[in-house]
This record gives sequence, structure tokens and C-alpha cells, in this order.
Amino acid sequence: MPTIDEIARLARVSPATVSKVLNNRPYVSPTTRARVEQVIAETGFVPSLRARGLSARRSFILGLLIPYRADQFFADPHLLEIMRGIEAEANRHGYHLLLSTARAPREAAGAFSHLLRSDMLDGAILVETLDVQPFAELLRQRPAPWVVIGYAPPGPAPAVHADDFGGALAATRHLLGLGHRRLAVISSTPRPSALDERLRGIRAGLAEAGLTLDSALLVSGDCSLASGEAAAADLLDRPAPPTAIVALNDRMAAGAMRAAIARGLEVPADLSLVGFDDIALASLLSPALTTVRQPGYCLGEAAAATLCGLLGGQAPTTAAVIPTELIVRGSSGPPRAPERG
Amino acid sequence: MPTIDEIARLARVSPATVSKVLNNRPYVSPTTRARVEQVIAETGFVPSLRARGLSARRSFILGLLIPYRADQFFADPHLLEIMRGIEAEANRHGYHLLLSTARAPREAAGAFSHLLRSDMLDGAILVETLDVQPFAELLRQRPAPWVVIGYAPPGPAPAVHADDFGGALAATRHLLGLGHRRLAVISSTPRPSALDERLRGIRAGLAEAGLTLDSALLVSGDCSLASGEAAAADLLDRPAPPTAIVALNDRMAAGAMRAAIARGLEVPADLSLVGFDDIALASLLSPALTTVRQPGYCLGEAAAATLCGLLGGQAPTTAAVIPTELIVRGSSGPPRAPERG
DNA sequence: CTGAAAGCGCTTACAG
DNA sequence: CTGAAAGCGCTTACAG
Repeated sequence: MPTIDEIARLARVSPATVSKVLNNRPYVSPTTRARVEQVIAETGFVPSLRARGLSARRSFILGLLIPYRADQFFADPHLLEIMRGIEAEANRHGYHLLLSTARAPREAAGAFSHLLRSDMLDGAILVETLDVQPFAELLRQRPAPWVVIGYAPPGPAPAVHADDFGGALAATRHLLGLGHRRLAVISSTPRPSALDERLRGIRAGLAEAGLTLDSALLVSGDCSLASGEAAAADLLDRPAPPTAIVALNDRMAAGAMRAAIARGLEVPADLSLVGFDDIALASLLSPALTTVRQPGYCLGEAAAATLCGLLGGQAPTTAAVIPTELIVRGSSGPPRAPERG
Repeated sequence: MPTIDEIARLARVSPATVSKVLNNRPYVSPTTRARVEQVIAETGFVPSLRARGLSARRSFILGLLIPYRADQFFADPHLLEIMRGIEAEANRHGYHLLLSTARAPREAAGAFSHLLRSDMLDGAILVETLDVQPFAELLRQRPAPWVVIGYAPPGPAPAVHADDFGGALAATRHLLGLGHRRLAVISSTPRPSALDERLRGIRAGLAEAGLTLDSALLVSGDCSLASGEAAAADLLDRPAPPTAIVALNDRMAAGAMRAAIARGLEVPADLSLVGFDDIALASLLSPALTTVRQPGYCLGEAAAATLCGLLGGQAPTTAAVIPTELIVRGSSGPPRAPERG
């Protein structure tokens, strides 16, 4: 691999001039620039990022930090999408992406902290999980800028999150528009911020129609399919079951559908179902599940754009909210006997 | 952040001596070593990988190269698992992981090639896709070692792949052991190497029992759920339908299950079903799908271990094969009326 | 066992 | 507009 010195020799200029050309800096005559550019093109020279990083005091690498516990990591069906979005946008700005799936917080002081101290990252994107606080603490001690994907930035770092509130609002309006009045909700315990927002959006949608969420119709699972099935079973076995159920994620909605079918109910005629996330399973159910899609790719893109802006000297922005999309499929429809408001 | 010079000053030694301590080299007296180590511990000093990379001529970064086309990327349900395995093993050897989801081959000359030339990677792991060849070509021109996850290493690079053959053999033995004799297979066109191996394993299993795969019972989908449904419909509507179907991936198996249920068949009494991969959907079906699990995490681990071995000066190994596991669930059982061989 | 010196391949003031 | 020199923070021979 040629070095900048060889390029300089071939183009009969100094390394400093080659550097100016490489970095698109002024004060190079057009003819000189053309000559250098030609040599670069002929040799296929690409400057060493190792050397560049040392002298320019930047690494051209962004860290994607995903704290997780083994049972959690795969729970997020959008991680790959988020990664793709981040990488595409980072590449546009000349950055590479380093992956660090930091283990549980207790190990945070280990690999993760070491990575940050090793001076290898120009900035970082932290994916919010339940245990994000210790990692945020480590980042706060560093000079490099960082961005959170999720809610509750534990400090002054910008955050990017999906419009869970708006998605829930749209889903609720959709069901109300179909004529439903007895809406039940399958929530989750514990409930991360995103699910809080979804619940808030549902309440707001009901409020628009002059309704409130009957606390008896708010039940909780633990985000798993089985818990959704159990919660729905509870709701459906009551004297006055709901005509529609919104589950705060798709897996619980899939469980609810299973409970409904087991009781001989027809979806959506006897029971409408709406989920959140649009995981692969959603479109494979029969009937396919109406759900609120997570904008994974866009979340990643927006987070990377924000971080690159910070690195470029832009003032920190406030939290960005990425639109969600209501995907209407077969699991939601008008109730068999429309009720009166 | 302190530098090695400051540590040297604090420990009253030369930077060269600090370097020896940092790199666990001999020729440092125990007392000196202890003093330096104490200063390092007190200051929390971590050497700059930027500087270390430049002088030691290595970056401590491994590239994870995933060529993909937009519609392909998410098809592999094990990418996250593979990533986790690679990262865990790489970290054990002091390496970090850089993610490069290189776009379609036509863009390969762009970001991907630039990354390789920028001298940023000590080695690379290439995830096999249909279009892996152009990327392998780029890697071959580099001095850095690399490893393929998948089949058909296009050259002398070591490859690591799952034991698709063995998994298919186990699945076939399982069905034969239950008493099935009329086995059908839903394959795919085009058929990547992994699926070829699976088909080979099925034939081998049948051969053990003195059977051969009836070519009329070998049909093809395109790996999608819908194609599996159509293929199964074709098989089930015949005068003499099979008592068991092996689909070369879970999505097609899920489609086959849908086709069976639509025809009022009972799974597994009327039709046993086996898939491959153990995607999340597999355990969520009713009945849950018997399938051959992909050892994603282990694949990643093995690939990273091989690559780190190469970087440590070990001789190139031949291809490593990672065991697969047959997960028996509710979709497979004895046929209603056991046939005679 | 220890340290002074040179060098990794760039960029950054600075002088011309 | 151009280039000589110093420096980024380490490691690597080499001399002592």
C-alpha cells in the first residue's frame, strides 16, 4: 500500500500538499490539484485511517453501544434495521460503525469502559434498554458526543425515539372509527418508557371521543406471547368482554389472538386486535395483525445524523421523534353489533 | 486522558518501560513493574489505540462484512446471534468489531473497498450470501487474513459453517423412526449451498433405511412462507399425499402448516412437519414446529476464534463444522396409520 | 533490567 | 500557492 510520501513523490509535490488535496482544502493551485488527483486515482491510494486518526485526533469511528442481558437482546426485533440505518447515514458522513454489545451493567466497567477510554470512538449511539443508566454514566465522563435511541436520555444527550404516542393515538382512532367502544388494553409489567407512551396515546385517543379507559379493562402481561394469551383469556371470559383489544406489543397480540380462536371467537368480527412493532410474525398470523410499525431504519438514520451533526459542530438538538405507521390488516374491523357511545 | 509519557513520569521510568508493562513483555524488574502497574491502576490509564495502531501496525479491529441486497438482509434470522458470538470471542482476544453491511456487489467498489484500503482492519469475517464472490475478490487482494461464515470459500480462506447435512440427517432419522415412509421435501430455487447440504442429508437418511427420495415428492418454493404454502398444497391435493414434509426452512414449513390446516388436516396425526433454522416463529406456531436449530452464536464464535488464530500466527485450519440441533416439538409425530416399508 | 532515539503515516501551523 | 518541520502517542530495535 502506497503512503502519502510516495504519492507526493510521484506527483512531485510535498506530502503537505497531498494532504490538502485529500482533505479538500483550499490553497492548492488547480493544476497541482489535478496532478495530485490523477496520481491518487492511478495508484488507488487511500490514506491510512490509523495515521490520520492519530494526527487529526479523531478515529472516524462511531460506537453502537447495545447494553443487554442475554434474554433481552433478541427481544428487539428492530435492531438489525436500526443498525442498517445508522451505518448508512454514518457512511455518508465518512464514519464507520463499531459494534459493542456490552454485557450486563455489572460488566460495564469492563469491556465497554475500556473501549471508551481507549480513545477509539469519535462518538457513540446508545440504544436504550432497561439498564442503560450505568452506560450513560460512563459516556458522560467522556468528551465524545453521544446520542440515545429511545426515551429518557439520562442527561443532556440528544435522544431519538419513535412516535409511540402518535402510533397509539392512530390505532385508537382506527378502532373507534370502526365503531368500537369497549376497548381493552394488554399492557406489561414492568413497562419501559415506550410502552408508557403507547398507553398514554390510547388514553388520548379515547379522550378525544369522550371516553376513558376502564381500569378493569387494563390488564398486564410481561411482553411474552403466553402472557398475552393469559391476559386475553381473562378479558374474554368476563360477562361483558371487550370488542377490541390493543396489546402494547405484537407478541402479546399474537397470544391474544390465540386465546380468541381457542374460544371459538371470530377475529375481527367478535374481537378486533391491534398490536405494536410489526414483527415478522404479525403479517403471518391468520388473520394478519393490524399493528403500529416501528421505524427502525429511520431511527438509526436520525440518530446517526444527529450524532454527525454534533461532531460537525452543530448545537445539540432536542429530542427527535420519528413517525410510526399504522398498518391496517385483517385483525381489526367493525364489531358485529356496533354499540352506542 | 493521560498519555504514556505522563504515566512514565509518575512512575519515574521511561515510556519504553511503561510500554513493556502494558504489553506484558519481559525484561522489567518486578519492583518496577509493580510501580508502573500501580500508577496505571490509580490513573485508570488505557493506552490510545489510535497511537498503538499506528506504531504496532495493527488496528485491533476486525471487520464483519455482510454483503446484502435490501430484500435479503433480514432473511437471515441468525445475524444478531452470529454478531454476538463474534464479538464475544473477538473481545476475548482484544479485538473490536466493525460492522460493514456492504450494499449490493455493484457498490462493492465503493464503501467496502475503501474500508479495506484504509488500513483499518486487522482481519475480516465475511458472511456468505449469494453475491459473496466480488467481496471475496477484494479481500484476496489484501494482506489481512479473513474467514468465511458459510460454504464455498472462494479461495484459500478458512470457512465455518453449520452442520446442515447432519441436521437434515437427524431430522430424517427422526421421521423415519416415527414410522413415516412417504416423506416429501419442499426445497427452494435457487438453492444456496446450505440448502443443498440439507437436501443431501435427507437423501442420506432415507438411504440408511433403504429408501430413496421420490422425485415426485421433491417440490420447490422460494424460501417464502407463501411459496411453502403453495408447494404443500400441491403435495397434499394428490391422490397419495405424503405423511411427512420436510421444508428446507422454517418459513416454508410454516406455510406448509397453513396449507395443512386449511385442508382440515391434523398436525402431526395426518401430516408431520419439520423445518430448518428455528426462527422465532417456529415455537409460536400451533402446534409448535419441529426444526433444526442454527448454531448462530457458535458459528460467530468459531469464525472469530479461527480468525484470531490466524492473526496470532497459527496455520490456516480447514473448514470447521458447527453441530446443529434437532428441536423436536409438536409438529412431528407418528403417522395415523403407520405404513409398511 | 532500563532508557534515548527513531519511526509508524498522516496533519497542522508556520515560514516563505 | 508551496513545503520544511514538528507533532499526534504509542512501539521497536538498539545501546548501555
